[in-house]
Amino acid sequence: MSNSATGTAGALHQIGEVADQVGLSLRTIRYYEEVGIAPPSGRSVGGFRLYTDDDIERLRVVKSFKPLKFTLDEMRDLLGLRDRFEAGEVLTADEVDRLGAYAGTAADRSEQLRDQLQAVESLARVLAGQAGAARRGAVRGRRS
Amino acid sequence: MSNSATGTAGALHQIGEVADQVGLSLRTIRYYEEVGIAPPSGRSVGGFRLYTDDDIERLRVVKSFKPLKFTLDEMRDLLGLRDRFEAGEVLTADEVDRLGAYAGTAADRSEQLRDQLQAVESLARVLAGQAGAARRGAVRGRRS
DNA sequence: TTGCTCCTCACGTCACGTGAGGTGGC
DNA sequence: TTGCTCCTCACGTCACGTGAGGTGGC
Repeated sequence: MSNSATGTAGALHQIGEVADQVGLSLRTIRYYEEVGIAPPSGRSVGGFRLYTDDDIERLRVVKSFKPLKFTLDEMRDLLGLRDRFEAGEVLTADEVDRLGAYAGTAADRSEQLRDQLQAVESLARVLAGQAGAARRGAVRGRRS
Repeated sequence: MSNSATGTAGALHQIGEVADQVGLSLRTIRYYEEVGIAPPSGRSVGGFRLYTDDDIERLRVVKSFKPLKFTLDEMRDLLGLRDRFEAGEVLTADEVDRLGAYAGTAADRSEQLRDQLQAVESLARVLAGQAGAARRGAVRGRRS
């Protein structure tokens, strides 16, 4: 065990390792702390951010929600509600409504994005075909 | 025919109608003209932007590429190359390479996005379930 | 001690949003 | 003439990018 001081909390990770694992920039991860969306659980004596595996999972969730175009304010609200629900707290009627609204919006935008993705994939295929044809055209152009 | 002056060019559309059809804001459509990515084919005497059906299709393409996170500079380059290819021009080797690179990047990011979409859809289902459970919890909370 | 990693400002950028004040066209 | 749509500035915003200058830790 490399982190005996943390007891059963598991390994702690520096920001660079986290960035590699999750696929976000250092700046983005720091920014997510700044806006209170995904802060590290701790800091080293020297001030280095230290992320637990749960912190990393949270960053993954934020990243995976990005294509759905929630603002970071909405993400913070949403993740806060989810945290409180998972901690066993009883939410107010308004909070439950917000959580339901986020879930509905997420489902809607997922569906829209799925359609858009189909369109762009077909466009990408056309583009690849054109690139191939252009290459052959360029070769013919140089030969003639 | 409502636009006899345009001959066989088909109907011309004002920006508001275009925005409704494509699902982009007026500001975004104007901005796409500003950066030279999708200008209107014409203007009315009074200065109103007038879009052809082809202009509208171009805006649709730009919109559909947005999830793939190309910059607008890249989009302008890409659409310019595609235009010139479709006009029958022979591209230089460098231009052909760029077109191929865009096609490759589009395919890669499509695949990544498809994976991300799967993840977020499953997350959205979990969220919907939690929202339902939270609602029942809230009701129980008020009853007790 | 050297090197790599991390730190905090702080200004810059991209892709728009949002009025303000004014005009076009059925 | 009224109302709705459009116009051009121009400043604001969101989510970061990009150095500058300095320190931590194996």
